[in-house]
Amino acid sequence: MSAMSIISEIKEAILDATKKLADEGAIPSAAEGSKIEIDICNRPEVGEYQTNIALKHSKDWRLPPLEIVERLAGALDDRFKGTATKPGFLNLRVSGEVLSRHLSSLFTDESLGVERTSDKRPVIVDYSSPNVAKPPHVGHLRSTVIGDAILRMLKFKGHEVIGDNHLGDWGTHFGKVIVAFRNFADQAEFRRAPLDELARIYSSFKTFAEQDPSLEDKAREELAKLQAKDPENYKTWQEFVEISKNELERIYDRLEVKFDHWHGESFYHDLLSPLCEDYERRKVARESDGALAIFFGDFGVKLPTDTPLLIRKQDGAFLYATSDLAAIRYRMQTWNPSKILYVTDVRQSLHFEQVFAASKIAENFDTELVHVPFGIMKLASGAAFGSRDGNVIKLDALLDEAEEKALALIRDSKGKVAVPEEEWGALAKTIGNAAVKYGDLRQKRTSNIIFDFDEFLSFDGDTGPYLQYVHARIHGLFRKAGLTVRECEPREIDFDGEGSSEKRIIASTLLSFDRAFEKALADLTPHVLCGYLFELSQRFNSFYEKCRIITDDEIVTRERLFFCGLVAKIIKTGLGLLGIQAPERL
RNA sequence: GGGCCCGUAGCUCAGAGGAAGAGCAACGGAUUUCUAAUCCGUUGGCCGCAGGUUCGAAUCCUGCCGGGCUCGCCA
Repeated sequence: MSAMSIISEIKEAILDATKKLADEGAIPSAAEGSKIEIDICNRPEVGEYQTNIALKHSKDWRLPPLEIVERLAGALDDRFKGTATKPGFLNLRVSGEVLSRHLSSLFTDESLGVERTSDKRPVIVDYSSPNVAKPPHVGHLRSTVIGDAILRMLKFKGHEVIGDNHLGDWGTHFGKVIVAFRNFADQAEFRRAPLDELARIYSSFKTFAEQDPSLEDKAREELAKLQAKDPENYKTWQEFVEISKNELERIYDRLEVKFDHWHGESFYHDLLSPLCEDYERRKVARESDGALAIFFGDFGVKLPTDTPLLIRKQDGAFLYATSDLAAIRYRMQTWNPSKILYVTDVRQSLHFEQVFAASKIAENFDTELVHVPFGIMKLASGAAFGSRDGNVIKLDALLDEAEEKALALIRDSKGKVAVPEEEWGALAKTIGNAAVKYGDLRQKRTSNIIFDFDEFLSFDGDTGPYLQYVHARIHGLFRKAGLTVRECEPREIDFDGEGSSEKRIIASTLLSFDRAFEKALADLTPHVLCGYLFELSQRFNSFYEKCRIITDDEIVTRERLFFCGLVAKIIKTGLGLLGIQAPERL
């Protein structure tokens, strides 16, 4: 039995107060529980929480809002002290007993007030999914890092989660890569830095193809041969995929991201032809200009565009949509998931709308298919990333710089660093990762972001290293005090004496972790969690500056360390949900 | 042209019916320290424009202006 959240407790208290007033005839009727909204009060001097109940009911009850607030404040029991502010908010100061009780249950609760899901079926997260045969660049960061955070949040909620890296390892561009490789490759370069060379020749293919369109035909031909498992092309393809996978393994390892499966497009290859035939036989798809396509109008399905979804080209080759449809079928049969999340950039929105609509027409299932789009990353110049125009900043380069910067900072802080020198490298990696991952995750998922090297490498302000710093600082306090977190749980907390306003702010912030988490999960927006953790950290730092934690008074020290312990616990858990480590020493 | 997204402080962006915010930058303070990767303060706003709905609009609706993405044989 999980404890009632403080918000629920407040809601009930207000509901009780309206019932009491209704019985007394002071208001016409009790409020409805569902209509009571409780928010964190943005004016800490008048309380921790606030509600707009009076404004909402003013009309129904035919009473001025401030009058309602006055009556409600009078009817509340002594757990809460209500005050009115214009235009009609009821602000609530919560008693120390209530705050202490909720903090105490937060202290022992590993799920930090979050209720576990009852969903027993797995959720599949399809993320990262880079195209192979090119080096991972910063444009690949978003899907990987956002997908990983979403996956971790789902797990925390209690879902069974399957992470699948749907590699682009079978598309049209392979025809081009093969043609380019045979015509333009520098073998020495290829041996030295294979992915760079493949990216270079792919780029030169585009240039040459502009002059010589026959190259495009050649590429289509080679692709068709590959898809028909021509031995030579297949061998070349295998080699490229192998090289790419090794490189990707290395970078995922660096980012500390793991997948349950790497079912790329090629994994579904043998299912594509039967799928098309099946769709054709069942009249889901029909021939059009030599291609096979699904016309949504045939089924009375209205989409933003009238264009059909092509699943087989004139030349018999299959498309991205085909393997997506095959993947849906495979996942249904293999895992029967309650949901499949596709973490890809926003430009694929229409594609997924079509694919989802097509699978609803063709398949029989109750799985929820969700596109989780993210905004594209652009350079300050306005150009999008892509290997085509050479605007490539390799992911390795970004991580290298972040790591070097962290290492330099560690060296500069001389005696202050609490970590032995042989661990500096590992620490620098952890900090650098935090800067880069948090730098991406803190930005709203759906907005386009401008890639600013310096911003990703910043360790000040709203950054990953700032949060890590707070966490490490707290552990430093425990080390200094010679106490463990466990030893610091107080019987009751003083919310009226010195430092009480800081403690109250931190308490209400700590107690709203579940809200921030639920919002982040419901909207699949890790930036909400980032914002929460940053706010908590800022408030902790203010508290730290204002109130000395370790004092001569053992009781005061333990009580303050109790707050520190909770802050550290939430930051560690929260960073963990973002795929970021929280070292105990920096 | 159709669809979707965006326009908030000098810059980068949160906020999506309830009392305009953060980071960075700038300026001024705090360090024989409990870790200054920090904190405190100041400066900075017709929330793109115009209507409408509402007790209340940055937020919802309509129109307009400006920008981005997308609209069968790429992924």
